Amino acid sequence: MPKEPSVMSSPIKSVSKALKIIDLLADNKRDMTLGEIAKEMKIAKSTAYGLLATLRDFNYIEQSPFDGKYRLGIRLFEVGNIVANTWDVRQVAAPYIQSLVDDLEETVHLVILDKGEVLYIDKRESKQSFRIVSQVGNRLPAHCTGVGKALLANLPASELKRIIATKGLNRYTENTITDMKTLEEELKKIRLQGYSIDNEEIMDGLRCVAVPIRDYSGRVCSAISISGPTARMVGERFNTVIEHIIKTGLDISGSLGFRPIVGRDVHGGA
Amino acid sequence: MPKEPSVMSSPIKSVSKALKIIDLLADNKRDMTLGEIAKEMKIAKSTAYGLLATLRDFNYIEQSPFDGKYRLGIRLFEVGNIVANTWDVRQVAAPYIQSLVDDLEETVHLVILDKGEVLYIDKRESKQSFRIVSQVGNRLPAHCTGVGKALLANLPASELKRIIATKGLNRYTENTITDMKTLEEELKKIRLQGYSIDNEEIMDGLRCVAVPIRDYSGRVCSAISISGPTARMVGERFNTVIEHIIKTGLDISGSLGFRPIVGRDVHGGA
DNA sequence: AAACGGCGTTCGACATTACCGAATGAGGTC
DNA sequence: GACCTCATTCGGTAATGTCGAACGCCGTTT
Repeated sequence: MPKEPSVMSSPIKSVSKALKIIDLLADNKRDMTLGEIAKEMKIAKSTAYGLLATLRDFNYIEQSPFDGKYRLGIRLFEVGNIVANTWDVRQVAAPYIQSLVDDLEETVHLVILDKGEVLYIDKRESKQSFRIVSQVGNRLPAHCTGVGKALLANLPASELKRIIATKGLNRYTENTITDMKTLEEELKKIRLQGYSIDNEEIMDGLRCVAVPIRDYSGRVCSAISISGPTARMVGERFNTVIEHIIKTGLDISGSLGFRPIVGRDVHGGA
Repeated sequence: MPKEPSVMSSPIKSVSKALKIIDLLADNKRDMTLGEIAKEMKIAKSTAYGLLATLRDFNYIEQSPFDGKYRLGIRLFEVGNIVANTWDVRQVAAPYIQSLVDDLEETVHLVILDKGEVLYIDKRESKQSFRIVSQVGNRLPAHCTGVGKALLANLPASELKRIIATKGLNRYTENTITDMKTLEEELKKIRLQGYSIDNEEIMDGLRCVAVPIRDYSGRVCSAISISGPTARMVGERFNTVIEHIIKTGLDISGSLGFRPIVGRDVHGGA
């Protein structure tokens, strides 16, 4: 078992710099010249060159044969997919997500909670979808998304406090929940009804319904949501959407080995 | 413009080691202890510890809170997706691929050629699909896959020679093409008919049809294929499959801005 | 046409720092 | 309770990552 890594043993500087270069290219999302990189990193050009040459040898970075600019390499895609494929919830959920999209013609997302934020790990778009804010691999705050609230609702109170203390409750729209008391009531309601609703809390005109997914041990490991323009997420159709996603959530949890038992929460699960 | 990087400028050793650790964890596809990693890398445990601590700080590596073992981190998934989203062929092709799967109920792949191999960058499975060898992010040889041959067929002869010289023509099944002369004839035929067939050349019982995708400049940038058990890929249905994929290939190329012009190859395209 | 600026790349010298081996303490197992 | 093995820490030393300067190349400016 790992000790608490005291404070900071000895981060190897050259490795840190190399990883920072990757982060830099990932953030800017465009090709950069050696000079730009060196300047942004505040290191000598020759130093940056050595780092880039090494990263290039491993295909973590590639260089345009035309203008010599540097960009992220193909190996990152490969390794990223290896990571993605270790989450079996992704494999298991895929066909269910497809069915949801087929049935309801709205966009469906699969997410996990990582470091207090919602991380999108899969998505399937409907043909009639308008532009949605999310993309696989992206992050969004938890307190103002349907999936985020579904995940927060199943966290120990201490963990919830810690996350909100770190991340805050930023406002995105009129409807965003920005105080802790309201959020706690909302999460209680979500626990009772088993699903959560994002009513234009992160983006005007966007409504979502989300449910948590549980693994074999009963732990909430992820969540799915259906997102659509508010115009299509009302009335009888909205009820249909809610029914569908609740059923799908239970199906996926079941596929992961979750067996709901009356009173399991009393005994603490697993 | 980049010079030919002489032979080996100065690979920064600590960075190389760090990246090798990632490769190691990616290859083994399982959690590893610090000791295992140090032994495999032939470095002192304390050295491996420093490298791992640095990688962990950047979330390229994470450590199990239970047994202290190390595994690939979430940041690799994030960065990998950034890379994936820079290939616009992926975005553009997605709905067309979905339509193909809906219409034909077979598995569809999207691939690019990288370093002489076929790299799978997207896939959509049909419900009735049996176990296919591919996974997004994986590589397969070019000479024995439908997509591979479609891509090879559109390469300059020198490039083709170089690839085969490096990679060879390994046999996987009875039908695998293993000599250069036969391959060249096959590629010529593919150029003429505009599509390629993999007739159980990499896996017994698996048949594929593939077509190249061209971007706005006329360059072949990727390929798509339909794969299915030979039993379902025969007779009239097989003809339907071929018609469908040819049309889809042209549609995707068109979406990327490709405008076929009579005699464009004479004038050099663009 | 000649001078300039910016590009990626190379080189040598210095001093930082990454490396190793040994030691520690915690968790299991016999 | 002795004996593993694990992750983690520490200090000395030699290796090496870093910098600045210089090179050759290209496109634009003068």
